[in-house]
Amino acid sequence: MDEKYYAQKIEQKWQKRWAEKGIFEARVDESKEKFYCLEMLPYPSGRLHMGHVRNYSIGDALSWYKRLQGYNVLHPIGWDSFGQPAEQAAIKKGVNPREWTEDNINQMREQLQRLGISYDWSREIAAHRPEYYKFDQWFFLKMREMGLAYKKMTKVNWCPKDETTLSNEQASGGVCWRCGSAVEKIDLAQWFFKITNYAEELVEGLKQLEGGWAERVLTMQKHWIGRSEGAFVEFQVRTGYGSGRLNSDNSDVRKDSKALNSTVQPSATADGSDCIRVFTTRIDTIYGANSIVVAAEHPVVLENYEKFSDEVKAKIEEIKIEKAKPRDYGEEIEKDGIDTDLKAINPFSREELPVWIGNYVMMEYGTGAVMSVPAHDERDFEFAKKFDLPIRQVISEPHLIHEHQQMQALALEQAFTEKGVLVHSDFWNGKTSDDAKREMTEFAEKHSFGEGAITYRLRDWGISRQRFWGAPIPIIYCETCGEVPVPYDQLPVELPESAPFTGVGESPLAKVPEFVNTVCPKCGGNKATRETDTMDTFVDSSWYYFRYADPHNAEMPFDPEIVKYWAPVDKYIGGVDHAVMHLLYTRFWTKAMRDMGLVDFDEPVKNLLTQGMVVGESYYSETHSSYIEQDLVKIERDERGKILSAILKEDGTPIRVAVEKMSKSKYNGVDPDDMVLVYGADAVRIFALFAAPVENELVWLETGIDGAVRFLQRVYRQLNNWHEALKNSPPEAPQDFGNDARKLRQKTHQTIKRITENFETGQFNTPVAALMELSNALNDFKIQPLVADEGDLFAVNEAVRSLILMLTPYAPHICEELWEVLTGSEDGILASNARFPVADEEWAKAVELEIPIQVNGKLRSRVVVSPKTTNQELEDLALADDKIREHTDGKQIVKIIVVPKRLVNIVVK
RNA sequence: GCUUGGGUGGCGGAAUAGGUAGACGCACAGGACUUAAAAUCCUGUAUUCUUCGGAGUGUGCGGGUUCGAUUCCCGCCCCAAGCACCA
Repeated sequence: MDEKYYAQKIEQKWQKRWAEKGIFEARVDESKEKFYCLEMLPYPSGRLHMGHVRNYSIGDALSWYKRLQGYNVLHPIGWDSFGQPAEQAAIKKGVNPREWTEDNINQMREQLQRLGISYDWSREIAAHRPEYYKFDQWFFLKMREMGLAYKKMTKVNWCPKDETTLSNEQASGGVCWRCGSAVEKIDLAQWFFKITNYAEELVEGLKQLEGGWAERVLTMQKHWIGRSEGAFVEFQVRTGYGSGRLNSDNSDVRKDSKALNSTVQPSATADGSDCIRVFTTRIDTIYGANSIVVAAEHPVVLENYEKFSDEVKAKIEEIKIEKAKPRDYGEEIEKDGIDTDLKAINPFSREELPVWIGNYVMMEYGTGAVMSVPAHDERDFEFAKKFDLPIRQVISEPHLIHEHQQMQALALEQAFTEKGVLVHSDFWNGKTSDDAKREMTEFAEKHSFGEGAITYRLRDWGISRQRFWGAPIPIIYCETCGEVPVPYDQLPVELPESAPFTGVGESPLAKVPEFVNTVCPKCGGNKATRETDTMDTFVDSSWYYFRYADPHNAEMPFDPEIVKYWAPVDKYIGGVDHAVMHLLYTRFWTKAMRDMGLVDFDEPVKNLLTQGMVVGESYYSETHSSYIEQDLVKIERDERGKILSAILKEDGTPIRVAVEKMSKSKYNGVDPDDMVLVYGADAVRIFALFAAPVENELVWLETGIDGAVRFLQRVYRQLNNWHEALKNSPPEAPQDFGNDARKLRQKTHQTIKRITENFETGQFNTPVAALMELSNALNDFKIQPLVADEGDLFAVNEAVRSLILMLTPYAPHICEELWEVLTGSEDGILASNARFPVADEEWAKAVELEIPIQVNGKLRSRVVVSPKTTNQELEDLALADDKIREHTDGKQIVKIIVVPKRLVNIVVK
């Protein structure tokens, strides 16, 4: 054993040994319980950053912990290697995206290995390799067969900077998830996956994730899916103008089972006149409707456009122009609109209502038309106030019913949006909102002018991307046969070696004739061209962790039998920024795979740990310079407009960078490689976990890491001090222990207990603190090795062994080394079948308790007693205490509260 | 505006079936060892007053429940993240 702790030497030695023995390679073993520990796979940008280090340190600590408990652990890693940066590098620097990607992977793999993360490298995958994306295409074909993939021409989100389309999830908030540019809407033919088929299930499934997933992720998904229960109601349009289908059918609406019996395409009512269909969650307020408000793009507007007055036409155009403008996040838009002069009939009251166009009605949600009930909806209220439309209250608070029945109208200060009791609603008066909703919906169904329905905010997932660096969509367009899927035996459709990267215009693949021109697999004709769009990279990451279970399968994405053993994922660790995108897609994918018969469960991830972001005081790396410009997402400026800091979103894992420091051309600050070089991987990893709870933001201060280094050095010294003497430690516990040994054993078992509990509750910072305490206790053990008796040696040996094993998940290299020193075995901890220590409850029990004594709730004294002391004895001790008597003498004792083993409180007057 | 988290020393953070607030670490100060420095070890460190025994005040703010509240309840303020006219 070296005198001093040389991190580099030890770390290299054990990394080599682990690799040679393949110690972390996982195999199916039905006799053992499995644990699948997964971290979100990185984009191969070229360099690891501290966010990665934190992510993988968490996963590795858990993997080691579970291994030491005897679990069969699967802990894989791979590369999310399709995507924009490779293509940007190609455009800007003319490099080959494939080579660029492979180089980056090699660099980052080395970095991960230097960190000593215990991955099963034999299962490494990379999305850009044909053996992987073959199965993206395989899945695409399956989805298409199942009716889950379809192509349609629609308005799609377009990022003008990245020159590609985006899914709704990727364009959330009106900005591109990668570059932050304002998203435009353009018309384009796109392939979609029908995620909306699973909308209900995706909401329902959230329930079984409760407890295992962070609350905020669940609510974010819930909001995104946006389930809302209500009814469709048709309002006949009295027009005098021409006719046509006026209702919109663009709402990706699935009707509930009850509604399926009613008219599915109710474009025309019984008497043949046209109608406007609205969606409402408050059919009980329908007697309060003062108008129908439709979106400017609504079919009824298009149908009647020519007949509108110039004023109406002008307003329609104005609203459309205003809507197309990119909006700031917090911006409030003033209500605007105009009366079209069309009239609609309220099917309940038979009242004639004006049809308005309103800028606050969105074509994308519901039917693009609403019934405006100003008394009971804030937006309608605002609209009615602005245009001085009538406001009629039809829902009353139960205690105000009488007043409402007496008076025609109570002036409302604001919309009353709560449920209540119906008034001024004819025959429905006096019913509660809930009853009225149900009964009025039934009434509408019976009379064929409406039906109960559930709508969702969730839209289908647009997966076409006009990029080169992605998996080609396996479709051929034949002049005679039309759209033809590539047969399974012709997969993969390989990407060509390269393509003209101009960064503008259509997909680069369209400019590669060898790729585009092909033979129709159906008729054999040569007038066939390939689809030139590639798939969204979120397709790759939707199923990658199933591939890890069976990574070399050439026939199937994976063997269902093997996945059955490993899946679902027991712990998934990653950034919260994927709460909606990736985590929603992968849940959808799992349900689709279940329907393909590939898996037999609904939810892929049992437990999700969302880690906080790593924040650096100063961060700059030469290698990042080429990305900084395109990857800055959020910028903070001071009053003078000077940039203070920015968030770099390199591969979805955001990291804050200080721009002032970045202007210096030299490296300055936190780079994992340099940290590892200076402090060692173990110290870096310990600090990453110890410095803050994993879900918090972590401010990376270099000074803090000294504590981690000092701790490891001290443990090393302690073993150096004791290991010779410990060779004489008795194998079985002796009968007698001295006072010091007794104390040390107690601390050891208390620590084991505490750490085991901490791991179960997902804490990573407090176990390190507990280990530091144990090491401190060992330091306080004043008996020197040469004079230690059997009991002392046993106690120290027990403490040291436990300390090493419990520290292994955090700092595996040094622990392997110390284990070798202690046991003489070169096999390593796992190979020697060592197990995480188990606490002896007897020893963990406190031998003496310090009981605080309060007078009127204020701490006045303490007594040290044995745990067996009775309440009466405690009370007597407290009353006899000198310091207590100072506060109680001459006063009347009202009562005495004794909390067993906790405290005594004397109440005096 | 809505939703979800969160506000504890100079700093990162401990501690909630209500029971000694500030574990552990950083930083800082003093001491030991040393010719010296580094390393290491020891001591101190919420705050105010103090006769050095202690006493008062303290977990964003204001109330409440309780013998006792960082923890529970009511009403605010502030910060972060997500969503945003979702009918």
